[in-house]
Amino acid sequence: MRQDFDLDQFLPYLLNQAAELTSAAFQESYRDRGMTRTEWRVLANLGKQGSLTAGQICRITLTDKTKISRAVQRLELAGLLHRARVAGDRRQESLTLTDAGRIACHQIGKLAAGFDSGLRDTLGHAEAAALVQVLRRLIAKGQGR
Amino acid sequence: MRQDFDLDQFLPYLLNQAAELTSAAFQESYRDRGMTRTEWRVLANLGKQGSLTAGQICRITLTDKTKISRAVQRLELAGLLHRARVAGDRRQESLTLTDAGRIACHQIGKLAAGFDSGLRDTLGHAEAAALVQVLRRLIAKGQGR
DNA sequence: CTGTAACGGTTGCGCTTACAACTATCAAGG
DNA sequence: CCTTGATAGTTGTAAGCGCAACCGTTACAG
Repeated sequence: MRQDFDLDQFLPYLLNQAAELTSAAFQESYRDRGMTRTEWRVLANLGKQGSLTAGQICRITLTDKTKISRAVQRLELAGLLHRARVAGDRRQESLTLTDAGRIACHQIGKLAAGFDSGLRDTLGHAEAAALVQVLRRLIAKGQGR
Repeated sequence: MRQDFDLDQFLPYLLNQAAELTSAAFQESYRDRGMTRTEWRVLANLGKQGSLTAGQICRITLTDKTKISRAVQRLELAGLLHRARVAGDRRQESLTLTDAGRIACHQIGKLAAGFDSGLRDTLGHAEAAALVQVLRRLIAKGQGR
């Protein structure tokens, strides 16, 4: 049956498969901690930035605020981060990793670095760098919604 | 705080964002039909191949079989596909689109073609083609699990 | 001030999902 | 035949998710 478009060339479809496969493979690195992908992303962003509000994490990760809200709840319950009211605006709260959170972030971060360099090896370093550029442009383009 | 790896360079993370953004944007094209992404993928693959078993769709789309099973149930209920027992093996069932299914697939396929060519325009055609190649290699590499 | 709109974050609810256990069927060896 | 093990697909259940509605707070126009 002829089609107007070829599914095997459809970018959202290919992106999804690549993302799903790589994320699922890397998830092996933290699933034994009972951690969700969203929780890992929150952890990683806090590890990188030091401290952020929930809203900032939403904007950075392009994730719905309820998803972040619940991930933060679980991380707090697990003792990996703590909240502090922001002076001057009682609506926001500043999120920071606890010592345990920093340790977890560091450990998973090392695994991530290894995983990523494995991917780059299979792709070739130049192509991996090009891929990063293209993905960034795609993301920047899609931001405006 | 220093990190062993840079989240902004982490491929699974970038792939996820790009995939999420593009898929979410395209989902506008079929969400008013009450269709999920998985259902659309089943529909598109059947539209392309004519007829497939559930297991084949699992392998092609790299999706869990329970997810496919339920998507097929919903599509059948919506009258977009029908099942037929395969002669010679009573375990399998062959899935085929109904007329309504083919029409839906055709309509969404046209939207998909438009959406995809929009993406390729913003990326540049050469880079889009290169992206497809890299994603294919990433997917092929990840298959073996 | 006061009303109104916007913002940050949480909660309720129905639906989807993942994971494991299950049924039914087939294939191969003894 | 009969057993053992693989395969195709479904189902039970607990958990995560998206969406809309919500509360408390802030900004600002009149």
